This record gives sequence, structure tokens and C-alpha cells, in this order.
Amino acid sequence: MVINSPTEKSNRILTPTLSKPKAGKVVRRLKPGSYLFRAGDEANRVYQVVSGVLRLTCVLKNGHRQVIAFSFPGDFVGFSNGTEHSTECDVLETARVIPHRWGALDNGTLDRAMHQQLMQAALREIMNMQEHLVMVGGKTSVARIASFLSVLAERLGEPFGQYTKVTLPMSRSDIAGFLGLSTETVSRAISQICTDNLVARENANALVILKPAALKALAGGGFEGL
Amino acid sequence: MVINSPTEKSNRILTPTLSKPKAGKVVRRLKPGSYLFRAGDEANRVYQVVSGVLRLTCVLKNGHRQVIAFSFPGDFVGFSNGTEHSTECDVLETARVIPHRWGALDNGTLDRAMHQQLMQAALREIMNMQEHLVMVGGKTSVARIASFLSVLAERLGEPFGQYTKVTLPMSRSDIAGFLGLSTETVSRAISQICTDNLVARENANALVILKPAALKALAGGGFEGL
DNA sequence: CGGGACTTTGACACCTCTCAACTCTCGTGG
DNA sequence: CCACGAGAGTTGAGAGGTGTCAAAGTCCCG
Repeated sequence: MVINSPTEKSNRILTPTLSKPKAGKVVRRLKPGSYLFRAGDEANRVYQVVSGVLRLTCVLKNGHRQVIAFSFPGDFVGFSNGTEHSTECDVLETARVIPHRWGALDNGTLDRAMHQQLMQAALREIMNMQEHLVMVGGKTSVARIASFLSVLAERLGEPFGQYTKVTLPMSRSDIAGFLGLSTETVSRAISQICTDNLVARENANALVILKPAALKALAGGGFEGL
Repeated sequence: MVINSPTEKSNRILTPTLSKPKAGKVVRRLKPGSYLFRAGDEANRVYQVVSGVLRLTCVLKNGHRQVIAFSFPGDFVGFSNGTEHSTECDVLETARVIPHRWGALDNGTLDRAMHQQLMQAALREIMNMQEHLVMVGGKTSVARIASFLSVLAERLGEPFGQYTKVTLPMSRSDIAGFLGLSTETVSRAISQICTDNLVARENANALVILKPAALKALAGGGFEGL
């Protein structure tokens, strides 16, 4: 996932120094709209995202679909504490993932490096969710969007002249579900940021970050610091 | 932590079948107000809560103190992905905790049972935060309080005639910070639930759950199901 | 060119936050 | 023993932000 207000610390997290996928390692290719796993599926693997974008969701009792996280290259998905998944993971942008046998942690068949990597991934996941929690639990809609865009810019921003362009791989509805807002409020917040000239709109899903610093300031920041 | 809408699944999570603390194992005793760890402290241990109540917080850049989680007996605290903590953990109710060397996971000095237990704890932590996220990200104040009280009733409720009594170990301010509300809204929501006769007030911090089922229904539920 | 899904914008109602006053409890000191 | 004061909790009124409903605009694809 890792959608959060970027601090010194989280920046480091956002670009983790993962060991390169080994040559000959199994890589699954996933098309947009397909599911990596569904609720009820056996949870015996964790997936390392190599490319693309995934969406982690859960279905609430009231029928709503809550977005828990987005997964970008470098992230791990599929953590579950039971024998089966209670969340669903589908593909937003054509993705490649490396499956790791999760159960292998228990029987010692896993080499130490990968073992440690998975553990670190789990811890990073906890940290990410903590930061996400902070974001959802006490910021205005504009602050959440600013925070969201800042992270997206770092994760999948492309150079665009002297600026950074971000092509949103998810719908407004997804963003809304992720940030705990309605689609209309998301739209309004983005419009607001655009009229403030912090971001420019190329089209609905392509934004150019004009003032990254101001955007982060708007976000209000997550942990520590002054 | 584990403050969430209790589903079939999470019930199982809330009362984990942990191996009993071994005889002769080191147990730290903590008084209310003391810190188990602070932001910046070296993060080389994870603590298993045996008794008492802990509070996990982080300080935001704007000075506000956000409550990330409450920890009850059976929970683990102290997960961190870096070498030092970015969160703080202090004591609300006299607690006993068992420290586990986290780094031991890497060098294989840890026995397999404990290893697996720590891993499960980390996964449960992820799951808990996911559920908490759902709760904070799209419920009314009354639903959040209902959800919160339901979990508290299961975690530290005591028999009270035919009902269950819950003595809140934390302040309104803590609850507010945890649920992403203001103290006034927390107070109002509790009052609301009381006037609806779902809960009775013995005093400000002691509540008697009169209709647990109705309370859970109000909470709206977390994952899956209808 | 037309249909459909998504996005944007507007108007309004509702919920929550903020500010403020009041109550309650509890510990201190006269 | 009672009065006082501090802190926490409750309750009220008003303002602001967000959700909801509705309609118009945009984009993509058949």
C-alpha cells in the first residue's frame, strides 16, 4: 500500500532496497480487472509487486467496498493472519508479481535473506497502515488528497518538463474509498488544489505537480517532527 | 490494539490461543503513566501484554497526539520497521509485559514456537489495523462508539448480574483520538447510546452493556458477511 | 454519431467540530 | 468537616465541512 504523508522516514520506506528478483524466479503476470486473490481464498502466499498497480479491498456488511490499500512496485501484498484471505486484491494496471510461499516461514525451507525480507515487509505494512490511519483519522478532505497525491508523485511520478506528472491508475471512487471520503468530495478537493495552482490538470487522470513542497505542507505531515 | 467491529473471524482473533508465558520468563511490571517505549527509542523488542492496558500513540507535526491503538492482555506491541520507534507506548492500567528480542528473528536464536508466535502477532496486528481503518473510514460517531464498546466488552468486560460491565481504562480524549472524533462528540455518542437503553451508566467510566446484539448492529460490522 | 461510465459542479441537509458554560468528582487545605 | 479549585465529562448553540441528491459535462468505445 504505502499511501501516506511522506516523512523523512517514510521516504526511505517508499523506496525500499529490496533484493532484485532472482533470475529464473517465477513471475506471475496479471491483467487489469483480474484478481490476485479473493476473500475466502487460501492465504498461503505473499506477493512481491514488481510492476503495475494492485488494489486491496474488503467488502463490508453494508455492501460497501472499502479500499484498504494500493500496492505499487516494491510493495508486498497478501498478508493474512488466518488460513484464508478476508480481503480481496485485484489489478488496476497490468502487473507482475513474485509469489512467495508464506508457510515456508514456519518450516524453515526459506532462505534467511528472503525470510528477513518478508518480515521487514510485514513490519513496513504495519507502519504504513499506522500512517494511513493518521491520515484518515483527522484531516480535512483537501489535506488527505494533498497527502495522497504527494505519495503518488513519489511512487509513480514521471518527469514532465521541470515538473512531475502523475497518472492516476485508480478511479475517484477508489480514492474516496481509500481516504474515507465520497467521490464528490474527492473531486472537489482535487479541483480546489488545481485552482490553488498547486497541481495542473492534463486530463481527469493525469495531474502535474506544480508545487510539491506546498502540497506536502497542505497535507500537514504525519508522524514526528515539529 | 484490537479495537474493532467484532465479526466471527475477529472474535477468534480477539481471544488468541497464545502459549502461556513460560515459568521463569522475564516479566516487566509497569505503573500507570510510565512509558514502555518512546519515539526515538531503540526498537529491538516486542512486548507481549500479560495484564493491564497500554496506549500506543504518535505525535503529529501539528502537535496533536494521535492514539493508534490500545493494547490488552494477549496483544503484542512494539512492532517497528526501523531501528527506532516512531510511536510511543505508555501505561493506562498497571501492566505486566513479556519482552521478546525482535532481532533474534534474524539470527535464528529464537525457538520456532516463539518465532511463529511473533509472526502471527505481526499478522494479527495488520489485520487489526485494517479493521480499525474500516471503522474510522466511514462510520458515524455513534457507530464507532458502538463498535468500540462492543470490542471493549469482549476484551475486558466483567460479569454484572446478567449483563456485562466495562470499566473504561482510558479518557474520553483517548477514545476521541483513537476513533478520529472530538471528545465532545464521543461524549454525545455515549449519551445517545445510553438514552437508547443499549448501555447503562454506572459512572463516567463504568458502563453496563444492556443489549450487546443491538450494540453490534449499531456498529454496522466490519468485514464480509451480508 | 450515440450510448454509457466516469467526473465535475451545484444545492441542500446533516453531521461533526469549535467555542462555551455548566456539572461532577476528587483531592487539597483551611 | 466543609470549602475551594483543578480536571474531566457533559451539554448547548453556532459555524463549517462533508455526504447526499441531482444535473450537466467529459471521455471512451462501439
